Amino acid sequence: MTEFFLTIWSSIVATCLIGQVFSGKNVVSTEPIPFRQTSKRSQNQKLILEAAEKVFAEAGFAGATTQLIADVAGLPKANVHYYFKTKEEIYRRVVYNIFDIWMEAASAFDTELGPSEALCRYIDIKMDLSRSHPNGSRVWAAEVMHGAPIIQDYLEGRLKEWSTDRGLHIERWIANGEMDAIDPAHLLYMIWSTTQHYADFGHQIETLNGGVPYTDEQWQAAKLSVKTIILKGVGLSVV
Amino acid sequence: MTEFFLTIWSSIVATCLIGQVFSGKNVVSTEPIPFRQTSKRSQNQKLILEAAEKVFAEAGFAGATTQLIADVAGLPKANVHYYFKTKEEIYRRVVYNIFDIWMEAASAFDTELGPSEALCRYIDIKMDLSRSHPNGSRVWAAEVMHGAPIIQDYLEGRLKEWSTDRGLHIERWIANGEMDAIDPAHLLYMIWSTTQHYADFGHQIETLNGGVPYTDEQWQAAKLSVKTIILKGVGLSVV
DNA sequence: GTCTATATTTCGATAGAC
DNA sequence: GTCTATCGAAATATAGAC
Repeated sequence: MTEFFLTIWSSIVATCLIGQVFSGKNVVSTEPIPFRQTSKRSQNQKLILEAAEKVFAEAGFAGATTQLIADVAGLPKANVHYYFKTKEEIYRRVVYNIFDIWMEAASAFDTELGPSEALCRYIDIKMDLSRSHPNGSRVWAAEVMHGAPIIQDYLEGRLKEWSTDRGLHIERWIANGEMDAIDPAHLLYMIWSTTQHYADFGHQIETLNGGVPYTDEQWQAAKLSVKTIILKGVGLSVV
Repeated sequence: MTEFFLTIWSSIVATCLIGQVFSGKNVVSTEPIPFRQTSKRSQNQKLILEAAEKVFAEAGFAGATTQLIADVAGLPKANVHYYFKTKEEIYRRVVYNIFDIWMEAASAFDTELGPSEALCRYIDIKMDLSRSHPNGSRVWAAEVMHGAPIIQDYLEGRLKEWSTDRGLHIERWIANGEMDAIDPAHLLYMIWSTTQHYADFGHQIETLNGGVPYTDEQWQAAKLSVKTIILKGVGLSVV
């Protein structure tokens, strides 16, 4: 199976080798230039983190080698260890990045809007993230499946608070007769699982789609199907 | 993180050490006893495969060591290699086992029954499997997320045929006015993702449940919630 | 069939020249 | 800040005694 992965990666490496740019001018090399150095530092760190997200998603934490991350990033392996002391440090950064993106999307579940619009917007954003950040979703899924060794605190903290808060609003909607009486937790789980499925199981969906990725139209249809079924399922309708 | 996993495993190993039984009587050791030997062989193989499913689910393919599988199975590492030539061979067997179980459950989607009963039974069985075989579900999820290096043929073959067949029946129900007009593929994806979420993300659900696993009553409530929302969502009702 | 000892490979991480 | 060479640890797999 190792050979299989290497076959896959060689093409990714080739792809990544294209985007390299030269931003430095000719300057006296002995003179320290703090801003440019910081810029290059954050630039390389970003390269490494983007590569790492892809490699962790495809190979898992243990299967991801620093050599592979370096190849995908287009840097020598030693440079990766120059910017990040350990592989675990890279992994932590990747996982935290995804969590931040998701929590920002979670704020789109705006309970001021009323149930139909709040749920529609949240599902739309979650589906958009599954398309734009599929590898982030996969890394998150693997992290949770392995017992959340890194983000357990986040689960018990911010995620639990957010879920409790949104659950209370849903129960208020139910009490007001605005939607069906269902357990808010299971509604949230259904939204999370269904939307993230299009990222985590994207390979299976692509296979059942004849081996080709979804077109823009198919993504629109998927979003509408998900919203239609879930909203009608709780006594609402798509807005 | 390696240390984290080892901490987890030591408790599992201890648990597994309990169930050992002695089935052999005192017999002449030089005499070959085909049936008993075959029995012991398949017995140990079963021990290893059960341990491997757990280890692969928690640590991933690369993170799962044969030493750990041996410890969880309660056997010396060399014995594991005596029964299975390579780690990949163990992994293949684990993945195939899960696929067989799932395909058997898939036959519960009996289109002779009519839409409501067929969907209800299928969702019920998928939820039961998420509870009884959570680690199998996780191994499958990881396999697909990593590009299905082992079961790509199965995806393109039996799974695609099954999905196409059931999709045609759903479209017939729609044409007969028995349920809402929705894309069958997205309905199937919703059923798969939602039911498997209770296995794959079981750790997250447990955390949001106050750190304790679901009780029997909570599982029943979860099954009912999933069935209620999905069936109403496509114009049906739980039977 | 079981189990100890080990061969071989691979990977994470670092030293040190430039 | 970059990169070659390499150390040390860990893992797969096997050899060979029992």
